[in-house]
Amino acid sequence: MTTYTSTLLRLLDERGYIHQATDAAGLDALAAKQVVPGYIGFDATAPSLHVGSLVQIMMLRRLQQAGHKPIVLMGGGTTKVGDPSGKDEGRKMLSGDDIKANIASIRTVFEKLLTFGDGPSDAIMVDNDEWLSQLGYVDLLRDVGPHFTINRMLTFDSVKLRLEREQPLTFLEFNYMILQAYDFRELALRHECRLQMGGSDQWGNIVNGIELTRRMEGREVFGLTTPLLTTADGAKMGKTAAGAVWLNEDALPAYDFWQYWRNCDDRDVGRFLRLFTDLPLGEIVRLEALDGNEINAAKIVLANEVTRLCRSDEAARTAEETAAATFGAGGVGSDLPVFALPSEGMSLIDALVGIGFAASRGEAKRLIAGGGAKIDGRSIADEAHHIAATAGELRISAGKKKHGVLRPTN
RNA sequence: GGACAGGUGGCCGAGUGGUUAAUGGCAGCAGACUGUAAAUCUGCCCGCGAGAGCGUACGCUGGUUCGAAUCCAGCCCUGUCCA
Repeated sequence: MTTYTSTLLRLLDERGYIHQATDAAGLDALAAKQVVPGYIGFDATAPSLHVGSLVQIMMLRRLQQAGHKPIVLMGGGTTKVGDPSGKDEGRKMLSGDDIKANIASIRTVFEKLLTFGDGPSDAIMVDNDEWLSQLGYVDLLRDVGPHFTINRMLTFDSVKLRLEREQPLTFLEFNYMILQAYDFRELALRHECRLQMGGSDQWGNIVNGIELTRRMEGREVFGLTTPLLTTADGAKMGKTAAGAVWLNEDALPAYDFWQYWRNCDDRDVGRFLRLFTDLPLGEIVRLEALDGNEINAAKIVLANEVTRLCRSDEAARTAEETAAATFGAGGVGSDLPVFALPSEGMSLIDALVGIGFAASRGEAKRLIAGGGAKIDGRSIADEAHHIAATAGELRISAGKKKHGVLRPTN
């Protein structure tokens, strides 16, 4: 166990953010004596980031909490080229306007978690399109090319794995690491950036950036990665059956966001509280020690805290109340999805599909056949069941967790 | 440009003329047990249809055949080796 002198590294260390660091002692010394501008790169392919990026966002928040300067690097330039790392062929390249809109949308979440401005430790957001689109191919080859050897590039995991698995690796993709390294050097020049952070899968890219900055500019910069975050049962963070757990409010209702945390694995509670909330460590230690049924209280705290940070106090409160009303009292809460029940009533199948609990009529039928469809808590096994119009609201459920409200139209 | 190997459902991966909507695994959904957890067991897992059934689907386009994911031709894509 290393003991750090800087607030920054102590904070990151005790809350579990550190996986690898290029020169922990050097970074520690630097952070102890000056404000360290540090950056993390984010994708601009969608209008929202999801929970998978939250560790990185929180790390920028910690950076700022420790008195340093967070730089949010948006990969607008790299997105333009189209991220080739997925293997779907027909991936559409995004237009400049789409990318700008995505960046603006993503920024709203960062604004909740970081303080932006012009002060020394205020956060800034930059887009690598600023410099990447200015880059001439020949210039790049001449200035940057000599600092990379193919021999070394081939040793990086991202490349090696693809080659070993005999999967295609395009030249475009191969060049990604060069562009990413270039980003670090640019940020060092433009913003005195000294640190790049990222997921452990970014280690290679980060090291390349450090090398390049040292060779081209003679500057010493640092890198630090977080552990690859998986849930206790080994799944990647942020993906559920329903899709990604988006951070933006308009991409995922607050209630569902809250539920994601409320339903986390027992074993993840402590780790998540450390990483994703600002609760003091002492409090976390107390919460994660809760046993059996009581751990649920800790999960509610987790859900509330994370929802508060990423959404709003209001959102967290409503979600909690809805959950209490729905699961505790067996009633309905204000945050549940609502579907209109016409005056002539409707079939159970249509209701399940309409409210989004089943993707197709066949799926709805299977759900009913399996006994998972309920109206007001009563399981309905009849596929042809017709829901008669009623004066009041009905509670419709699919399984134990998905609940919604059928509201008469008149 | 040439030789060889490949392209199967969300993913991995069987299948080489009919009983194949396509073995198996993973992921997912539901039920039981619980604590809105995990583990375990059971059922489900392309779409439409109340149902018999119909429609789509094994890279693309044609062809052979009563019948093709399976055979043939052309094309596209990927990998390995050669030029």
